Amino acid sequence: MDRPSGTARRAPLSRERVLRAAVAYADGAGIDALSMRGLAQELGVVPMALYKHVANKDELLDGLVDAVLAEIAPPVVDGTWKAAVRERILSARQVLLRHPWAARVITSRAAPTPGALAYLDSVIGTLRGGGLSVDLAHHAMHALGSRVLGFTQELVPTGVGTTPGAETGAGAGAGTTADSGGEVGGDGGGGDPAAAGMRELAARYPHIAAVVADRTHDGASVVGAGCDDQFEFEFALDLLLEGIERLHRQGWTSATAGRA
Amino acid sequence: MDRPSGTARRAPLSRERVLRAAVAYADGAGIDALSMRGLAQELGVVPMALYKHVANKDELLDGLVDAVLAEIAPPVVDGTWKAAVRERILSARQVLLRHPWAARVITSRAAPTPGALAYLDSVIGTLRGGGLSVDLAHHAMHALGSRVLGFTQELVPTGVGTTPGAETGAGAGAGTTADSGGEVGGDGGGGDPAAAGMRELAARYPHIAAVVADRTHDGASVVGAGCDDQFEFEFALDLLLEGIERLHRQGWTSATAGRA
DNA sequence: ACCTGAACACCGTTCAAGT
DNA sequence: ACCTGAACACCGTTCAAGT
Repeated sequence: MDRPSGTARRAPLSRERVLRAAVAYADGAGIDALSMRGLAQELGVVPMALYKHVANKDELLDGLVDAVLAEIAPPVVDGTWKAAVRERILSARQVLLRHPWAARVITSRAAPTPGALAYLDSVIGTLRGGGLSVDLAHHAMHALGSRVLGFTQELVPTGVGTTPGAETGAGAGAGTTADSGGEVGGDGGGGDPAAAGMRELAARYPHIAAVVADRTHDGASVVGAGCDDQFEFEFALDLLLEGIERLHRQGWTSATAGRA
Repeated sequence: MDRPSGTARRAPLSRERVLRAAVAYADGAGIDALSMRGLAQELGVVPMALYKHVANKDELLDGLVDAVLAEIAPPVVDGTWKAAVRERILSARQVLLRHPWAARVITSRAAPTPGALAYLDSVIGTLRGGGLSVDLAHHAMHALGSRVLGFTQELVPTGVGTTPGAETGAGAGAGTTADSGGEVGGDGGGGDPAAAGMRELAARYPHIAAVVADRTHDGASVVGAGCDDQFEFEFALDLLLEGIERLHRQGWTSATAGRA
């Protein structure tokens, strides 16, 4: 009768239970499918019951943000500031990979949540602990931007931030514009449709095609799927961290920068 | 009677007219207020009439994206690749400042639009024209990420990407969490509320407070409002561009990098 | 005092009925 | 063949009526 863990069907609703259910719901069905009514049904409760624990949907989303941010590993204390920040940010990225909807929810918030501020404060603390000036730490945080939260900020949507149902959208959509007058390959059944798409891509976007062709040499097969997200993330992160480290060594200040 | 320009009330609907009206609508009322029904009313037309020119709302949003991207200035042809890319990206940023809703709409698209691909292709072309390898150009685009489209990717929402109604949200929201047990300043009418908020900020987020305090020395007055967005954008952009240039000079390839 | 059903003012989109 | 009103299946949230 009494099962302390698991999904107790009639446990009294609490803000934490509401948030936990909402995270699970978003993980499973996507953030667009998360509605107050649907969440209430999932909890076996009338919609209005939720409003006892969250003021409205915006506050629910704020709660989701902080629930996700709480999963980011605490900072490591030994080693350089650079290694510590690097590791923390890579941890944040893992959290975002677990909750693909989180990036969009975080960016949709009008004001930063308490959890976001706490995380931000902690990262600045690591920079300061490494000897960076307040000035440089400030601009470093701006430069890292949402990357500090694990955001990839892809130019084309692949990986974090992509909606679940759009796996092959980039490849197929590339050559399929509404105004394409004369078809190249046709759909009669002749050649490989992927090869035909590749030909149209090359005609329309030669430089993108060159990149894709270069990538397909080593391993990848499908258009746009050849990018190693983890490598790209670390590439950009290291570009920024090394630039910041260089400025730090040079005793950079915003006053001496090319600010005019 | 016949006024060729301006808002002709009974001009035959066209896809372009629909998109122009939608951009104006979003500019004026915000993207959240843009609905098919509302847009139809704005155009003096029954909702279903729109579906003759856009398949559905998603296609309307795709159209908005390309309409905005078309405003980005064409690339300059003389000078270094670095200067050309820098200028182009700063132009993209100006476009996004004109249409604060655009960043969120662009990131919400499941697949890249034709206009996004064309812009992407063009920027890669500039990098290649400057002598960068396909390999480096590829990773450079990833590193620049959506910044290439003018995205600021702020950690805390100020400027581009912020919804119109949240001007002072960051400052006021910082010290106002739901679980704040004992109030520091109270609201009886005693001290400066800004100073009280600052005191609570300092207690809760000391490193953020230090940054804010450092900023308020030169000019700024309100919490969080002291950041020069343009400076921060160029700071991050130059950090990346200079890092990429350094790799280019060193003959960097992803094979020789610390890829394991 | 607490909880909740019905209602309000919206959505995007389908579909059948009008011309 | 074209256009469009009504309808469908949803939303978040208010509010008054129930216990």
